[in-house]
Amino acid sequence: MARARQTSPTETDSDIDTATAILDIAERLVQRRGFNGFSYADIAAELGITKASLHYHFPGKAELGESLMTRYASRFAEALAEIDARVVPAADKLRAYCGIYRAVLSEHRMCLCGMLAAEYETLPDPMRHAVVAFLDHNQEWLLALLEGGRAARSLRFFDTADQAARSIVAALEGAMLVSRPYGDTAVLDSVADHLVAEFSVRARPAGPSKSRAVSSGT
Amino acid sequence: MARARQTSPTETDSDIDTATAILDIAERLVQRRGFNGFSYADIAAELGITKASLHYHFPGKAELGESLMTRYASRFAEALAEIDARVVPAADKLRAYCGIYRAVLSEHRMCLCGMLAAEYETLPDPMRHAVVAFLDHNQEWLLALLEGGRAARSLRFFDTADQAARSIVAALEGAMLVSRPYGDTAVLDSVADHLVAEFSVRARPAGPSKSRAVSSGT
DNA sequence: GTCTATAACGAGATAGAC
DNA sequence: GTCTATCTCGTTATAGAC
Repeated sequence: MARARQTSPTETDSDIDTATAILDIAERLVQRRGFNGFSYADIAAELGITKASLHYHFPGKAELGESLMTRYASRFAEALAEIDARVVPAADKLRAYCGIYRAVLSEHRMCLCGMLAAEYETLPDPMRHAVVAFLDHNQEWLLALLEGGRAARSLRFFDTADQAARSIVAALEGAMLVSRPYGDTAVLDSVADHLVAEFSVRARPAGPSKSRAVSSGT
Repeated sequence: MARARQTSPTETDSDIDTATAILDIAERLVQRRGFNGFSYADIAAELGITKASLHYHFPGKAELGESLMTRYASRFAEALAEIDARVVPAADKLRAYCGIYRAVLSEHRMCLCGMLAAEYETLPDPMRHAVVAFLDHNQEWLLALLEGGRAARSLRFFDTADQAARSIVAALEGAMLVSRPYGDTAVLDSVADHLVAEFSVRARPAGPSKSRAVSSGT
């Protein structure tokens, strides 16, 4: 979900490594249309090369899909590490975590992993494993966040930390899923506010909150 | 999501109207593999007729998809009406609502509407409208439930009732989405327990709950 | 209502020239 | 690395016989 562009000092934005350009286009197509909703022809047309050339960089669609998940997971891991490095209060980390999802949705994209979770039964095995690994990694990061926040008395929750972590991932993935048909981020914003308020020790408003839209935090 | 089989007294279970049999098979295929993840050939093979015959009942895949959503929405509306007719306490209604989702997931199916929400950008217009209508209808039913529950002091929440209703739909859809790669209902069960506890006025456990698995309620 | 046959197209993929 | 050309297969859809 990380949005940072990897451009080395010696290359301009219009002269990116072809494999990277393919991944960028394919990633957006999968997040918007699903793995079964795009073709090599779509990528080729957008990149201005032929379908045959794509096979030089990625032998088949399955390998392309694997590469997509691998890169996505490592970017996501970087984003989480950055939150750990830059943000101190646990509630703010949770808010920043929600901000990652919001940044993706604001580009009219579903979470790559969430999209592939929907299509799970049709995926080649290596992609399936990558989906589960991604979910596990997120839940582990949230687990550590929740346990740390509880120890510091800045977060609270009534389930086990493990259940709470899974609920947060589920709530955010579902919020993205349900938001997209409406074409805005209203549902996700609402859910993010809700999550932060629910898990924060202090911030329990007496009435409905007027402030909306969690900031990106990254 | 309603599971009730519509079998008239004069026909046996193995002599169903062909159009209905097609819808039954297509529904399961979409819920498991997505609208872009199955073909007329899959239905024909399972039903034992040819692809050409399918076009007699449903001119094209788009029309089949419309019929699927129409039937699904009316079944779901029936299930909600049944909850209203049979269940009195608001917290129990919420639990029964979660039970509908669980019944679907236990058949290794995604919510039809949730699956189509993921594939939203690739859908023909009539199907898109049906997806939004389904979500709206669910949120309206939950809205009435939440406002009634608050008035009766059996439910509580800190957002607006509208935000809370959208959050519940998002949480359950997301829980189904995230559960499927793991092949069990653990995440959904956890989220359902969490939702009922969160919105119930009294049931705030001091520690993590040991009871799991919301009952179907229908 | 269901069939055979086939059209028309798009998908993923390969061979081999440049 | 990228191209042209081609292949094979799957998909949606139609025509017309039974």
